[in-house]
Amino acid sequence: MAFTYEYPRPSVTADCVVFGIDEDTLKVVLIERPFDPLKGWWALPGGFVNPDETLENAATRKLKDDTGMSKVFLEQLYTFGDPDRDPNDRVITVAYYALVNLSNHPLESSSLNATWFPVSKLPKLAFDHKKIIQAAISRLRSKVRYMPIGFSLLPQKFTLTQLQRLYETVLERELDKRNFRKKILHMDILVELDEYQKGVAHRKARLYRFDQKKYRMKKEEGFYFQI
Amino acid sequence: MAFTYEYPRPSVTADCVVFGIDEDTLKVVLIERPFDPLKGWWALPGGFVNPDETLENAATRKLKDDTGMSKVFLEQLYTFGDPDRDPNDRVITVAYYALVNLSNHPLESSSLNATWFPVSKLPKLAFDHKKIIQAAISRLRSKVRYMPIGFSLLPQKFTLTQLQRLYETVLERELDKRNFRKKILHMDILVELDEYQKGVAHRKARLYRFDQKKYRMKKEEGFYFQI
DNA sequence: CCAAAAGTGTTGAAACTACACCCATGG
DNA sequence: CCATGGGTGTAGTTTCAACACTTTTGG
Repeated sequence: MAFTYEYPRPSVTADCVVFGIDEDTLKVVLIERPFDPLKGWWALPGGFVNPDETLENAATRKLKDDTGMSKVFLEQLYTFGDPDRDPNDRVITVAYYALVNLSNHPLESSSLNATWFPVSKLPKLAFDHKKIIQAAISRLRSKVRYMPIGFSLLPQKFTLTQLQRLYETVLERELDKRNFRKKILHMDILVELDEYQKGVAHRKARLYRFDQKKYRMKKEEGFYFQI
Repeated sequence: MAFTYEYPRPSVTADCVVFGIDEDTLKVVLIERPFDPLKGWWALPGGFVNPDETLENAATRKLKDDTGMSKVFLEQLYTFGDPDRDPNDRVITVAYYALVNLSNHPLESSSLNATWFPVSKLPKLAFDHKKIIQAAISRLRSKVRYMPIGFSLLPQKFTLTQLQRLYETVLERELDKRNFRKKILHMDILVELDEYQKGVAHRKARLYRFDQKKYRMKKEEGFYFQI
């Protein structure tokens, strides 16, 4: 490079809060830290940003390395940089949150111990990672209501009940079945498939998928998603 | 410190997008860069984060130094870190946006040339600052609709017409006077003062102020602000 | 035939949109 | 007395919440 700025430099990391839904429970992925400091503590997947990669790239790369997941919904959350958040050194972390369909993304714990934890039963966490997860939950709760991002937590083909449960889980309140169905179907952003639920001991529910293209078109025309 | 991490470190800066409204026009503060690189170009107020200060602190401090403003609404916007956003070096910037009542916060250009620019008539900007401003505008537009932050752009005591103009300016669409008044007054978060507009050549409008305390109480009870 | 979840309509209340005229003031 | 913006109400439409029974299927 031509020159570098003369100023003390912090370390910069990218961390990921990965959300999944498992049996109507909201969960996040944590790993057991393989290195000091705080070796053996539970922490968010993440690590240092390389000099030549974007922040989002660093997040994606660490997610892949630490958990084996790729091609997931990922969005920047917030940047945490309090001077004492890591007692060893000045570390600024750019936090991302990801939404995955938990059953399609089994954890490949290469060598790291990566595990899904219910957000209501988190272990003791390294650094300010608890605070980061709280911020991610709060963001998820508000964003899921006015952007159609919840679908990333489901399989491509899903039933309306699965979709309703998802919102109930994330928003932590019950929704009326008939009103929910009326509302979501009336938006006209789901495709009704000629396929049905399998392997259940009761009437099979119809499957739907989210129509990304249609949603974008409607959005262009001023449509606002809202649960 | 006990130890430092062995990893290449980027520079980290905090930049501010300061919004104000002047004669029904949305404006931002820009400064003429006093140093190389890009000396003389227009850019956002901001600068390097000190080793012992929070990110928000850095933003507040630079805002004060560069423009003389203090005690303003300030919130983290987004972190911009593409490897080539500054061609000289790897610089990650944590961007903040601020809302100020422009007439109460005259620019004190200590030595820097700080100036208000309408967002629709920005000059050529340094680095990716144009992109940062666009992101800030987009955030302001959506946030102003569901959080009562717009009041920060007005004097403490304001008329309902001023408030309406503010929303019209930020949202870039006209609102119906009667419906707007009904809606905002029905929220019951404004205090009707026994004071009136001064120095106008027509009927004087009543002044109101935003009741922060009442808003917080109502929010606790499940109230959602919405324009 | 039983258990379990799927699927489906209506009604009253609340909120939203569109819309036009009189009032108070200063010059 | 006139120009300027301040201030106000209603009616039709749409959206929202509350609520219960029948259908399908597998075991």
